[in-house]
Amino acid sequence: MYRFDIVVGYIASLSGRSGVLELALLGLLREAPVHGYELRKQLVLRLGGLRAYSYGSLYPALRRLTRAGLIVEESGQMGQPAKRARKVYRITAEGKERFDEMRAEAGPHAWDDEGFGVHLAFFASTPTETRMRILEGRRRCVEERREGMRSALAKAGEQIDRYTRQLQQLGLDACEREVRWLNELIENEKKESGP
Amino acid sequence: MYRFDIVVGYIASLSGRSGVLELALLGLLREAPVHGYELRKQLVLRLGGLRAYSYGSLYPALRRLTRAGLIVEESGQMGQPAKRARKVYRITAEGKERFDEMRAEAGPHAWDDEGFGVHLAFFASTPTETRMRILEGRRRCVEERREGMRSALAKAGEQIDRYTRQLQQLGLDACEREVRWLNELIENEKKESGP
DNA sequence: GTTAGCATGTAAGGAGTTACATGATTTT
DNA sequence: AAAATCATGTAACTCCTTACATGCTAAC
Repeated sequence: MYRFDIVVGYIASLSGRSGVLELALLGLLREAPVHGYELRKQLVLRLGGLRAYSYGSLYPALRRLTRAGLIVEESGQMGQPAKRARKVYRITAEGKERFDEMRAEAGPHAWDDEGFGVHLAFFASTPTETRMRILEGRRRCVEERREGMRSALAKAGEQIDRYTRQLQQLGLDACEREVRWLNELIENEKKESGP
Repeated sequence: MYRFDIVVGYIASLSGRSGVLELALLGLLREAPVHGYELRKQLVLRLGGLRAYSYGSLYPALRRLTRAGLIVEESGQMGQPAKRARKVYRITAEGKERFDEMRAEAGPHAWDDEGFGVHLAFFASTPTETRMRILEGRRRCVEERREGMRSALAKAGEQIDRYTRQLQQLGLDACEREVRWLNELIENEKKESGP
């Protein structure tokens, strides 16, 4: 049925893992086959400089995905596989499946800064239902952070120095802005999917 | 001159380390002796919910600081040291020295989100010179992030989907706000220290 | 021909979390 | 006396970075 080593590799390499990077890589490769170096530049661009990821993370991740059978190495030229030539990766059918699965399962780590950013980058092709769940989860998450900051600020007069207070105020503003933005997005989603 | 084990302990436990948590702990303990559990609550409050730190980080950190001789365990009651009683820690003279040293040396990791937040929390007792260095470093850092986002947004029309673009716009706004705030702080510092 | 940038990869280590285990103290 | 919360601690694990090592390819 299944080759033991592949199954074990799959379980070992991708099940315990939150896999934000893996998700991002699958998402990028779903659009077109790319090589590692280029993938990193795409990540920087598409995640808006929020997150860089070093090559020390990138290449091992590509290897894990390959071992799991989610992507394959499209050896650019036949014949001589030149030791340090670029390796173009292509997503497999299982990779696409897994990508959709990961989006559908989107849980708590899809609403932290990093996970949310990655999920958002592929929103155009995400089902409305999943989009809503992520947006609402993110909103809850940001609202919680906002409340934490508010309560910290409320106790601020006494203990906290004015510099920290101002920084917290900046953070609070940012939270409020994001919540407003999320509210708009969620309203739009409802309008578009509703009637 | 120095006891070998203490010196080794010191080098081993605090030299290779960026030590944001250690800095925060020393800073809090400089104000008053506190026990671990309480320190964590203080961290949440003082860092404005930006950073929580689990006990799995906190207690080992306290142990490292103790081994390095920067803090000491003030066994609350004499006599029976009750297995799981609270341990109140007090900062030592060396601890205070080290705290000032760490602030004075404030380098690149004092201007990332976390490090900056911690340094700011103790700004009231930070020398003007150090304050300026940290504020200007932070400004440079945020300006860089801002430029990264701007250039990502500039290329946005083509590749990036509108959701990500909007998120990047939020991030860009936040950067701009912070830079403006930092500019004000820096101007004030100059006025106060100048004439 | 040598510098700069493209491209891939690995080993070691840093900084933290989670999950667990224990016990003291207060509240219900 | 049970439940909640306070309080301390450890081991295993996760995820990532740094520093290094290698080699290709284009430009000057």
